[in-house]
Amino acid sequence: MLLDIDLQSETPIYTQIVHGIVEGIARKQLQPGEGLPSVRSLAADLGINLHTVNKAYQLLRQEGYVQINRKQGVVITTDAYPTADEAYRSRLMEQLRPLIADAICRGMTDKQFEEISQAVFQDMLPKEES
Amino acid sequence: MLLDIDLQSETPIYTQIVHGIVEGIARKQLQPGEGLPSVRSLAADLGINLHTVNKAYQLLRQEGYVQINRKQGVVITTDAYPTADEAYRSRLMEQLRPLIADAICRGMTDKQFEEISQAVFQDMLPKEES
Amino acid sequence: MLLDIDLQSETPIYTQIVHGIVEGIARKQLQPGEGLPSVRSLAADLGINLHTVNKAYQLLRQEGYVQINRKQGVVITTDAYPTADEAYRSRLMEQLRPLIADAICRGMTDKQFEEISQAVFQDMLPKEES
Amino acid sequence: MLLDIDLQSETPIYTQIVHGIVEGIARKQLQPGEGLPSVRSLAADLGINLHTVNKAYQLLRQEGYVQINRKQGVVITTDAYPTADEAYRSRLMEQLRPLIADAICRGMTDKQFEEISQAVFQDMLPKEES
DNA sequence: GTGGTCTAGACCACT
DNA sequence: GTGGTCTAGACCACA
Repeated sequence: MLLDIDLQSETPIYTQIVHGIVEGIARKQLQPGEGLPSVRSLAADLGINLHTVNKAYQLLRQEGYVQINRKQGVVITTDAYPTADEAYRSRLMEQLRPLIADAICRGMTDKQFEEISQAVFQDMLPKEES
Repeated sequence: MLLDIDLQSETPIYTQIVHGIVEGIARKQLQPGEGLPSVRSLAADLGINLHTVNKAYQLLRQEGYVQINRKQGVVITTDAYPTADEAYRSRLMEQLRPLIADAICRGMTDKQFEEISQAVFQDMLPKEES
Repeated sequence: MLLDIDLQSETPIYTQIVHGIVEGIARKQLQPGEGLPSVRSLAADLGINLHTVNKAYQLLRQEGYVQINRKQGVVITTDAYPTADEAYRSRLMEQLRPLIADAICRGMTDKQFEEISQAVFQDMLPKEES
Repeated sequence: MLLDIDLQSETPIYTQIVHGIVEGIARKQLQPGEGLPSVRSLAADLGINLHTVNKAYQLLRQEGYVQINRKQGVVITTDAYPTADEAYRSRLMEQLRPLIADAICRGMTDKQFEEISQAVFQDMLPKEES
């Protein structure tokens, strides 16, 4: 589990954990059915509070990324996986809007913005082969 | 000044103001050199406290979007406008990363993500001509 | 924490706090990694409002002197410390210019000005050993 | 009169005027006995308010740099010129302290600080010959 | 308990 | 009238 937490960052630690795990799933480093470390062990690894890890796991569960069983602990969802439904798309657009407005003000074209997006996509996808 | 503020939103009010003004600049509805309402009047218009507006203006000043001078109050920056330099690009990539990771997990391809971005771009740019 | 604040001074209180802490760092009385009192406790100590302290801390953060994280509160920066880069030097020259112009008008030579500077330097540096 | 006023600056305009005139005296571009432009004309030249210029002149008078007569208007002081007395020196030290504390934190030595001061001195003094 | 956000109201410096 | 500063007190997110 390669989660690098930045305590200086203004993004809450639990959000950083969520991002890290979602990114791990995107990179296929975390496979459906795979178990995540227990709340206790992850908290110990990262040197942070139990509650913080727990909150991150609860959020991942709410979004459908993990399932939490008493026996197996926290496991990457195998079925009922999050989808790109309409609600998600409009939410994504809301999140993109301020970023794109900023980009436009700085003189970026849609092509240049696409290049940036592509770069991030490329950085994510081919990691599977490594 | 068409700023629609959602007092219930979890995004801070001052952030919503910043986003709204940046978006106004992107849409060319706010031109360089144009003055913004005073902290007091905008606060009264929005029904919020003047300190909240002031914080938004200070943030816009730090990012280079507006200049605050003693004569005219707050004005959209004319020179030394924010640029798409390397620091900005890496910051943008950091902001895009969790969004794109999420999109990948939901089975979106880069093409589909581009479509969404394009839609937001289109929503921004041509407003000037309308 | 030996900050002596003059509430009557025309220099804002938060500026006095910033100066005092920077001076404490210069004197090595405050070491990198060391924690500063919380906004609330320092405000109570100084008999001022917590917002005033907060503003001072935010300024110190912007200048790179302290880091604010959610665990330990406010801490003197350990890495990425402020440097004497070109931007700083030109800013310093701008600040010195009116002081030196005034000094010249009063008949001071560069040597005499150096003596004053040296005196201030001496007052700062050797405090560590005492 | 080459006063360049920066409306964006956080230093008050009247302070900028004071600094500019004191600097002019230091550079010997303004000689004792020489008259300054009237409040009205300077205000018109700079495109600022009468009160602002007046406040600057009053400050210069208080500090002993100019004399104000009804007939001659504002004139650079010929006698009773400001001196580098003890009060001035301690005031100067107070002004230098935060600058030097900052410089020390950024790793500057007293020698390097002297170089900067020298540069400013040199920039002031030899202008007379041009 | 920490800092972050917001409110309400006040005084002052500047123009 | 403008923004800058400061106060007092409140609620919330975070850890």
